[in-house]
Amino acid sequence: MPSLSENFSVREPHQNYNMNLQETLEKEIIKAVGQLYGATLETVEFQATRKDFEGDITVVVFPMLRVVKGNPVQIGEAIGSYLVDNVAEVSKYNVVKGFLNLVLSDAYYLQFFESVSNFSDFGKNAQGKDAMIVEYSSPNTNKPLHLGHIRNILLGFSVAEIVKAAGKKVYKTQIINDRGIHICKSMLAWKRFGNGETPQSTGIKGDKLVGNYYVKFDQEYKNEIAQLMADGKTEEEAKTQAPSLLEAQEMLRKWEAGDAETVALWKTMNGWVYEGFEKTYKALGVDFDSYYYESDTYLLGKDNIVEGLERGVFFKKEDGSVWCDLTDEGLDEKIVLRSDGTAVYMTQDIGTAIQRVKDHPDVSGMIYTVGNEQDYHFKVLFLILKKLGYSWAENLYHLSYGMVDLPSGKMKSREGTVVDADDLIDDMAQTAKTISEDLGKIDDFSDTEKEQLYKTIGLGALKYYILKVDPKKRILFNPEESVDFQGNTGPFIQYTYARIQSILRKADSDALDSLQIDEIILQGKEKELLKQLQLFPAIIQQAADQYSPALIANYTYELVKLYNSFFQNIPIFGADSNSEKNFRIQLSKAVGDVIRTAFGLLGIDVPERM
RNA sequence: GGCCUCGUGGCGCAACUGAAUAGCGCAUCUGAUUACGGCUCAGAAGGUUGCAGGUUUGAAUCCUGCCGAGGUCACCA
Repeated sequence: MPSLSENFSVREPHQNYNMNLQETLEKEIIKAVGQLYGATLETVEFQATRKDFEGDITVVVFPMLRVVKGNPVQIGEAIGSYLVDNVAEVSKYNVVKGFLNLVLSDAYYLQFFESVSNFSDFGKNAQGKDAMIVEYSSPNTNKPLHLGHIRNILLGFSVAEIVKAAGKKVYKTQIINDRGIHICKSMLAWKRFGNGETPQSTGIKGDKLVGNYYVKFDQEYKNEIAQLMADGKTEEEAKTQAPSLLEAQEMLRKWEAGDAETVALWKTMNGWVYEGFEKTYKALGVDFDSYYYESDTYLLGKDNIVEGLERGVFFKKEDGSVWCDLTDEGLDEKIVLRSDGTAVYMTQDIGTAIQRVKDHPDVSGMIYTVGNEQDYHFKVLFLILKKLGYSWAENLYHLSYGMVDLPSGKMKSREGTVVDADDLIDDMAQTAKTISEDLGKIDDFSDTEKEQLYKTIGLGALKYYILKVDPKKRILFNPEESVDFQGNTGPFIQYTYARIQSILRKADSDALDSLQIDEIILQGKEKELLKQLQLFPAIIQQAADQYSPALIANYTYELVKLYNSFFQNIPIFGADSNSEKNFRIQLSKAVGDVIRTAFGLLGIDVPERM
């Protein structure tokens, strides 16, 4: 028997589920304050009632004291009793200090539950006309992707999905730095030592192969410096006079002049890198709608500077260089065109931004996923674009994130302490395998199913571990901790999802066809779960506003924890009545659907069994 | 040095717009179960939110100063 003492309400007559209860309450409270005290309230502050107090929604009375003079407790009492009389969904109230706790009726929650018959799209908005560009990844083509890129890629992809769920059209893009001295170095080393090696002939992933030659160049270069210094040159001289470097610079000149052989080699080697990157992106489960290459865009922007110069946005110095004065904004002057008339990084970014909007006319804003070492650059870029008067410039966001540190210390590419992306993905799967085998839960899986599962778990752990942290903060990456099954981890949530699927497989189809939840009384936990589910759309919206996957991750964890404690204490199949059983099965399904949706926004797969 | 970001139990992270007794997971301790120092379960301990002021009925949250960590201050990208 359900304990009646804890409950207060049975099914009430059906009414339409009030999707905007908070709005209704606000209106009513403003009305009440007007009637009772003759005062005009602008807004009402709500918050979720803390666990230790009875109630669902809390009205904070304190702010009202600015308009209404009086004792907060008495005011709370008066408003509470008004609401019970005038708002059907409010069944009881109590006042603690300046907090008016409202108890909502079971019927309200049940109607909410019934009205959202299918939770798999719950919280997602239909796509509107507005589009956003989300840029992420944006690597150089001379070395493979590493852990730092992974944070970038996961953040960018997830934010793109979240913004999409909040109702915007999204173009995922990246700008690839395929041009410059760095790739010439790899090309040179390959020409010298490569013996015609290709990814096909060696079986080495393309980006790795090119990266190896970049390292080889660097070794050679260092040797030459040492040799020159032994011959009596200063370090400075040695660094600028080393034959390898001179040769690489010569190669860059040839490339810029369009030398056929150089350009052909450049295309070939970059092609290898792109193939390699594609594999890594695929392994991570991310994709792009378009690609921009610096070799195409590095000349962009100059026209915009000239135009801005005419309009007085920029000014020219005696030597011919062009600058933007940002001292009004508390910043310095920023160069946008060199004295020889060539572009700088900023010029390119201005031109590329403008170009992108030309390519996608429906775009109203952009999100740049770039590390926090470029905070200043983007601050300046956005200001300049605003000064140039573009409407979309009001809606630019730098999704800035902190470095990833390892327990063994900092990642430094020069010192070879980088964590390679592909290796890491494999390692995570391997760790997942070790842990799963120890637990021995999946002995009936086929080998391919197992392999697939390990990948899902390993990747889920990695993604969740990185995304649950506020992007601005530095991350200390500890692979072992992150593949743990317990606590606030990806696998823990995946595991709960899999368990729910198992429950649903056992459930008879009747239960899944209709709710049939007449005459049921909500247990405390069930109501809490419904409350948590109800929050989901607001969480997505908030995550989109703040560009924060961490919000989704932490919400999902709370939901799962709540579900687990519900699952532990309340029988699902052994319920007292059929409608209770059906309700609990439906509730499980809803939780599963929301987990799947939430993890979809994080780019994490959920396994049906594990 | 100027500017930006961060600082929350031992560790890793939460806390929506300023609100009630600052949450969670690891780790720790106690107990239960147990052919296992494992798994699981119940419970406990652990905090002056870097420091000092200020604003407010109310501050981890906002303001000022200081301390600590990182970043950035190129006619590099």
